[in-house]
Amino acid sequence: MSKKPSIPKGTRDFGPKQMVRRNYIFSNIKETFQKFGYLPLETPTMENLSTLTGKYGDEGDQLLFKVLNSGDFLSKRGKTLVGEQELEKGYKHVTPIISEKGLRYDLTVPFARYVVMNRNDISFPFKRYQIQPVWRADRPQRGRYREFYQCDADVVGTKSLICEAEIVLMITEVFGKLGIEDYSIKINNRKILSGITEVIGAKGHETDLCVAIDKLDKIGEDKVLEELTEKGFSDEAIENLRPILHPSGSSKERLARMEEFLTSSETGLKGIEETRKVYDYVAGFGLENAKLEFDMTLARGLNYYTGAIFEVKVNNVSIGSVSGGGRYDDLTGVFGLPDVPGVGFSFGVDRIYDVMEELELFPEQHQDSTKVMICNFDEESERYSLKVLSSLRQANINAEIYPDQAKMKKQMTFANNKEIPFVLMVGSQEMASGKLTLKDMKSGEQEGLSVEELIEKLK
RNA sequence: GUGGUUGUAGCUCAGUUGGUUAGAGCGCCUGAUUGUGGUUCAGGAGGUCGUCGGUUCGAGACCGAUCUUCCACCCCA
Repeated sequence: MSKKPSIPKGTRDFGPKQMVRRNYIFSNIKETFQKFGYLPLETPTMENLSTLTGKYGDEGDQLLFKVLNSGDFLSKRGKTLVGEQELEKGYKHVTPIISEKGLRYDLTVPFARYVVMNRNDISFPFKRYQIQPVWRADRPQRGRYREFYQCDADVVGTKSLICEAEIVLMITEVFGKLGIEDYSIKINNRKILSGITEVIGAKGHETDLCVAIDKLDKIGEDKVLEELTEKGFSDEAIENLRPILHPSGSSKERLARMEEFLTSSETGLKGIEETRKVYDYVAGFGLENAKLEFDMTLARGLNYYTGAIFEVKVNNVSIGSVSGGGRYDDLTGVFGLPDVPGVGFSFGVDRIYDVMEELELFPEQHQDSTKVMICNFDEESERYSLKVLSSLRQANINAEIYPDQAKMKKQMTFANNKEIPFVLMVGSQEMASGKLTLKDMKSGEQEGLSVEELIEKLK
């Protein structure tokens, strides 16, 4: 026997049952995006490595899947593919020689690339959504795959905070439709985070602060402060930080307290103002009960964010965030088009799927599958049945015939396993009378119907 | 990337200090029922024990490597 086939680490097949459920999530998200004026876009699976590298930080670059150059790349460089000097410099210097392309790591950077390449044809503000898989050479875990889908919606060419508010609305709508109730949309602002570093006298160390603060609820205050000391924060700075480490009260109260703390930082106050405005807009849309929480400990890794940042977590489910995003002032700058501000966010469908499965939120759905199966007795009945089958399909009824003249038992078992609700029997009696026998597989009841009656019943 | 964990029938799992022919439940196939599934009864098929190598008279069990799974960290959707 040949070797058992397998698929690469961190990838998955999606069977028909899973696909029905995934499509259910996809279509809800698409519908919502389109309702808010976003239009679809697709970009290639592969991008040039020059497009991808340097956009996600060192960690991100490590996680890029690279595509080996095709053809006889050996001959292009003469007999020596890689010189000894290059080898000594390490793999980072060797990879560009044998690989020029990589699999996309997210949808935002390819989008920025698209905007720059098509700047003359795009009328701004430009809203697009994009639902495609992305790849990361991460170590897989629950809710963490090497190939997974992102559903991004971004708008570029406007600084309006209405966009931020609309993101909150879209998240609320999608989760509402999917039946996820216990979740929170956390919002923070990069400007607030840099304000904090200014106030405590550690300007320029935003990233370290973010990473440490992010773990507050996980490892506790002491360990966080310890980590900050390790990263070179002064005792004074840490002492200054202490008062704001324990957020309590409503988002409004937290914002007020943070405003007080940030009085000496212009940037910080700007962040507060922006966050307030997002709240105002959300309220302006009439959404009173948005699950929006201001959380100054929220810090997202991607370093292109400059304004609001979002993250959505489902409560009481041990899975990471299911959605996230933020504002970036200059994502297209690296591609030579400065001053195009934008906001975007993304749904992690694979995680939403896992969450919904755990919470048993998928509705029973069979409308995609066959509604009626015709039993195949013999050649005469088969010929007769094909006409019936065509009539059913013309009436938009999902129908199929069992393709082989197998035993009844086998055909019934097949229908049962496929959860086909009705089975139609066309034998000699039926052909003689014109009344076909329809069996309801759930109740087991049977009745004789003409083709017209049949269509009427199954419609 | 660091540390740990897992792998036995299609699925969920047993398998004693290393010892003859590796088991169960569910599923699958056949028949009781030659035009009736989901219930019942009777019978049957299916395993190079993840892969490769080693120790041993003898390995599913011990050792090494590798792949895979899951977990913690890192990071993230």
